[in-house]
Amino acid sequence: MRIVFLGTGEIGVPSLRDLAASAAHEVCAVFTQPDRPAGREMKLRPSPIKIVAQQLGLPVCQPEKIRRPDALAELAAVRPQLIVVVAYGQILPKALLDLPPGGCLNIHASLLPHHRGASPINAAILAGDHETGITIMWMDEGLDTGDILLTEPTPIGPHETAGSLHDRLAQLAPAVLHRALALIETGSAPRQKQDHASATYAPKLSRQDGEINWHQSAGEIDCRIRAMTPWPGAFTHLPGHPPELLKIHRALVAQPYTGGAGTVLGASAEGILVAAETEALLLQEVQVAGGKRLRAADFLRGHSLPMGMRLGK
RNA sequence: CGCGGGGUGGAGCAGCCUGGUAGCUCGUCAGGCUCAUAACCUGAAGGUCGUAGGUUCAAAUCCUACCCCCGCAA
Repeated sequence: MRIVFLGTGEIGVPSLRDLAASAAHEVCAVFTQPDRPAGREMKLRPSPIKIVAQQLGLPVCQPEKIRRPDALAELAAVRPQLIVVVAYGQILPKALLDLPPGGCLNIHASLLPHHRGASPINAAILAGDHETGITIMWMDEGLDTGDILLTEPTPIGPHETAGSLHDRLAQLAPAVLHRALALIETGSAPRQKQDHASATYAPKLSRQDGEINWHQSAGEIDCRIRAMTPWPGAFTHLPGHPPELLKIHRALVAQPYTGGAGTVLGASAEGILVAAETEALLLQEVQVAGGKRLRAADFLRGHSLPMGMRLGK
């Protein structure tokens, strides 16, 4: 099949590579977001998808707005039978969805209808889900509301972070897409309506989503830390003038302890024990602004966290 | 020229503003105490203070350039 690939984020890279390597299909163009200022110098950076597409020698288009007529015309000129979309980052207009005779497929990193939207991976961990997965869906005009073609579940481990889950789902996606395309070619691809009543939404994350509320249970806080790692990162406040941000990279739920929420209960080479609303959290890897991430033992050599100190605001 | 923090014995930090003996916690080594110890006591080794220039009687500290690390922003 002649396929046009729309994608921007890292998560689509394995799928693009797989499609390009497939003898059964031809990736006739790759659409991705324009180069954006990013990184410490705010220099223009190509998207991960663009980098790979160029390595593979695929034609790349980077329209500022895909909904504009010239961009649509460019896409129409390629005459795709099917469009595959993964983390593209722009709303697709109906005119585009109607363009390919085979339709538009979207690869979404959750088990729809759960966690529709921009941050499904983080949302699944934050919610404490034990399972998530990849959904291949027939796109419609709504936000991740299209009919489901295929799903592939995967368990969420107890120590899973958004980063590790992202990478696993990225690796999982190509095989699912492969099966979906095979079903389409044999004319036996299903269209299962979503149960819209049980839909949940995962809005784009902001820096503030990483702030720890010590009045939650240790388990909830642990989910937040893992959901926000590596981005935007979970943090709390160290008392001082001015208060300093303490980023938390890794923690464990510990046995029940008494103490006001956010109180430092102890510090050792094992970690920094902090009381939550119920139970406590052992912070194992932390980082202050300007510093590197440090294991608790290293951090404590240069910073004192006396028992009774109150973290957070 | 997007904004900001940082580079000081093996690790993590203080000292810099207000130039004048290299400091703290930990680790390492030796000895001591102890039934014993990751505990405690005593002592020792280990640093051209990121690099290169400049100012000065004197620079970790002030000035300039560069390298590297990190946070914001995406």
